[in-house]
Amino acid sequence: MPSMAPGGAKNSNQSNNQLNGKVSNDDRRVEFFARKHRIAQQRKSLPIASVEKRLVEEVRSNNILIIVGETGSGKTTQLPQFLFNAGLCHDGKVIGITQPRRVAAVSVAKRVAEECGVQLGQRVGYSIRFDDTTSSSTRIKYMTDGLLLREALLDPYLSRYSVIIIDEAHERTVHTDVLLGLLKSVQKVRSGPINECANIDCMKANNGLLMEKENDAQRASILKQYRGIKLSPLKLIIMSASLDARVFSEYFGGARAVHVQGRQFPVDILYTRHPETDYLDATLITLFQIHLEEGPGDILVFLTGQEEIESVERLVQEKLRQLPEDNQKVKVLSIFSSLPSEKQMQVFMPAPTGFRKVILATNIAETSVTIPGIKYVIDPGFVKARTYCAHTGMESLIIVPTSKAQALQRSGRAGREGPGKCFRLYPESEFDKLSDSTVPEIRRCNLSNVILQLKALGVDDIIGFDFMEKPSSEAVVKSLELLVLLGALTEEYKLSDPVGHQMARLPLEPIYSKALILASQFNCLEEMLITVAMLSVESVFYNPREKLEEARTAAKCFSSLEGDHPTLIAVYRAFDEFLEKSNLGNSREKTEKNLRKWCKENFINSRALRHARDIHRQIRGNIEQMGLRIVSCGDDMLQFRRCLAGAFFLNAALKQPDGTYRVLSSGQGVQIHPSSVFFRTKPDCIIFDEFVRTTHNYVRNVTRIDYLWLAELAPQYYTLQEQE
DNA sequence: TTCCACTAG
Repeated sequence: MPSMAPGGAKNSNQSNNQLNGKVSNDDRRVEFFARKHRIAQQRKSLPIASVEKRLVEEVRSNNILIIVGETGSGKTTQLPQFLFNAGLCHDGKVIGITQPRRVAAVSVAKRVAEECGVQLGQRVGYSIRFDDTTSSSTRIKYMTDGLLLREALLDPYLSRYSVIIIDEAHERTVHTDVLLGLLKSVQKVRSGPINECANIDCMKANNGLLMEKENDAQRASILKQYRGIKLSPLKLIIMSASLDARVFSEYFGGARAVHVQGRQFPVDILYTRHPETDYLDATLITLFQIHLEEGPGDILVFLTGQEEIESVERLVQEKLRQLPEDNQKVKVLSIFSSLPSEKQMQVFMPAPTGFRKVILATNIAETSVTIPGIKYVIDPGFVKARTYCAHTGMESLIIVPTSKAQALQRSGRAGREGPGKCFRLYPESEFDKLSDSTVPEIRRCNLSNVILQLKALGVDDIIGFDFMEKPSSEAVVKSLELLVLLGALTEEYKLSDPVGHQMARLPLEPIYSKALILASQFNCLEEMLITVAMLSVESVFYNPREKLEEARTAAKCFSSLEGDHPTLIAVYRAFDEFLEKSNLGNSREKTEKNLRKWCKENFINSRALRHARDIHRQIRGNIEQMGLRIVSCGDDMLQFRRCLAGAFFLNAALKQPDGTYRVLSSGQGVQIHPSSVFFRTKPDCIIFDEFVRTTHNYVRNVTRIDYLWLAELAPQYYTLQEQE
């Protein structure tokens, strides 16, 4: 047949090309169309594809819509495309989709750009901290919820957006919760005309967004822009997992909720007959039962932390050695957040032929990463969670039972590629007793940052703000007090000028922002900049159990007799110096390789250090814009330590006769964390970065100070105490 | 004498 001829010719062409190692333009075109076709087919087969028209209609006729989409429905990638095609980006407006995690924002945007056949950053793009791919032509914009919150500081009406989609709303991060409250009032404002009077009345009625300071040039100019202009209405779409739809609908005044089918394979849920007294022991027994009695397929085990993972790993290896050789073909891997990336990557590689993979994971594997090949899930039913005690203002990490939503999320991990099984190591009656969903983060964290942001947005009445779930008033009061003590708020709880405004502008914990502002007066801004960058990331020291001694020796090279803060500066500078040297005359690959080697030799977590460098760069930019002079105190650590004492005065502790410490502000008894340079040699008076309750009450990142500095540098606090 | 789940700006 004639039509066969070109095809035949192409085939021979192709094989020639393969021999030559070249690819012709024709081949590229064929590959391009084949891929396009494949993508179109995949899109069509998604559950959400069949309801496109209905969904678009729902969005058109409802200003707020709750979409309940199960895993694998395609809601995150498809809905924005449907809305774009339906013309919801008229007048150059943008559809914004928020994600709680950076990786999700990036990977989904890439996928959607490909599906649309456009270059990333054109019609489709993403914007996350340190990485913005959007351009003026971007109409579908994926971003983190925290970033949209920051955008609101500059453009309070989010006027660029015609639609905002809050994805994964059921996770209830602090950012999601604040955004929901904000969007609710923005939406009301945008449904009416904007002029000076109406504007202020309307905003007062809606809890805020009131410009309290005309001298804030940037915001004032935005306001001017809007005067007399009728902003187009904002469409709001909340996407959530099924258990929570009702709460969202109620919050938005009985908003309409629609359900989109998911695509998930069935997962058999098995419970134990009786409660287990030792869940680690039960985990081991279940693990080997699956291994010896069930068919092929990898096993995912949910544990609470690094230590637990490491000890289970040892026990599994021990037990394996006791089995007949045929049954020993198990590859045990682990994944948790502080594990270096190279080791994390190993869980994604297929096991050697004939081997079964067993992955010991924290809740990082619940949502953040998806591991292929999982057929069995073991869920002991516990999670390590942060809790906040408003009374003492201290945070702690404790092991608590999971929620029903978490248990469902975990079991779902067994049904991604085929039917699976989930072993819950507790009786079914216990499952019924679990709370439906995890307590929202806003109910269990320090609120000083959230409050500072809201104040900067003009929301004055924090207690009265329309939160979906109100934080406890005790926590609000505690944080307000802290912000007053730091000088961010006046005695009347108004944002102070300029300190409060400056602090709100920095994407840092308020106490770190305060330390930077103070450092410009102490002539040690350069050192403090490095310090807050290092304190803002996970620990830079990596201590694998099997090489503990080596790691300790390596860490000694950096340690300072003054404390952990100067030690962190030393690590950062050593890294920086090495990078500078390595950059000279080396290719990028070579530099990368050198860097990895350097980090490995020094037991340094390179991901954490890179992150610190990114933060350093960003904050440096902010600081320069504020007009603060960045100077170094050189080797004069005295100035630096005094500055630390002036900023962290609430975190000061005195040594007690028995070698423990007492926090001056709260009276809390604490110990120095074993990772500190002062774990053995204990100075009389210290300041610390954070308190954490695990097996003991520990304080981490400790530096030596003089007791007398406190009354001198923080008279607003310490003279008061003496009077009492 | 010994240690932090997970995110985000």
